[in-house]
Amino acid sequence: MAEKQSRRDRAAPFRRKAATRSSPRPAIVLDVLDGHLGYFARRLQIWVFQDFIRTLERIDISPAQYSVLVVIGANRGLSQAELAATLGIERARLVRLLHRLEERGLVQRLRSSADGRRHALQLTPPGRSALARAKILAARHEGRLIEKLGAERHALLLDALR
Amino acid sequence: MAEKQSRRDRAAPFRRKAATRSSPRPAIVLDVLDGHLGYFARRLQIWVFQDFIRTLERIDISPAQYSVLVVIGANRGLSQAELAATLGIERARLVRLLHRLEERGLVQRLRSSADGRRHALQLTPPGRSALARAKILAARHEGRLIEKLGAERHALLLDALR
DNA sequence: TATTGTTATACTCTATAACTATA
DNA sequence: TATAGTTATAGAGTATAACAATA
Repeated sequence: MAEKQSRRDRAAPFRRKAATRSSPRPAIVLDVLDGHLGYFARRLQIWVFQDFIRTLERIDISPAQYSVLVVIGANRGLSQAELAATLGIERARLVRLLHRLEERGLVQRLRSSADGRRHALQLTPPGRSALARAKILAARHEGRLIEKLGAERHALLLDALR
Repeated sequence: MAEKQSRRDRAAPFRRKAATRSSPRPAIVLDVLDGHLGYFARRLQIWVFQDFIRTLERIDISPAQYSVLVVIGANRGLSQAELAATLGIERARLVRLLHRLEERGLVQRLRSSADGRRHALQLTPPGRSALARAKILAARHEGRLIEKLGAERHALLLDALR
């Protein structure tokens, strides 16, 4: 309550500087956030996803849909539970995700005769060609990341995260 | 449709192996996902946030709330627009976020007399002590990350991401 | 009993658009 | 006219719980 008087000689000079300096941002300090891996992981994830989304929106494939198509494509016949566990997606969410991909004719759910509870997942022919197109765009996106991060840092991050 | 007959000799052996092997997971391959930085950034972010959330849930502070409190605490008087830009949060979302923190008596929004449109943000005394407690817990969380990742990899990641 | 897929619910987050009051 | 804060809305993601069919 006692600080009410001193507040305005803080924000105002920052904004005046912003107009005359090369950096448009005021000098805001992150404090302890600068030591938190989670903070930077989130920022990186958002930054990368934004480029990915923009790159694949022309074929209407989201990051989650892409990961689902890739894993089904490389592991034909796997179950929804296995797919969910592999990608760290909730089983319940995967249901709707697959529903839409099935409606679009990209994925098939086949009853497993060995275990009546399971669905064996596989791509349809259109699903395979959609995935092929998606992979090309995704590779272009990854190339852009390499450009912006530098090849060494990109490789270093990928290696450290794996 | 022609693949219906061959699907079961794919998933079934995986599951049988899972019971006898040391690894409980079937050998599912990630394919091109293994080369995508975004995929690993997302997995890292989820993994880190889960530990962070569990660590700070006892004081009912979410990751987003924590980052807001930290930045306000270190930049008293900044505006909502500045805060939103700094953290990469939507201005619209920040409104509700601050609303809750204000209701809990942790944050104050003061009208800037220099610019009637802006709110000068600052922590209340309870807000400052809540932040102090949160920082202690957050440091404990970060220590756990360092334990699990190894100090070198943690430092390397932090450095590469900054 | 346990597991697979499913439905339902609630809450958070993201992305917009539009409104108000101030500048 | 532009900006700061706000409200509203729609969609995605997350976290649960409960259910039917099957094991």
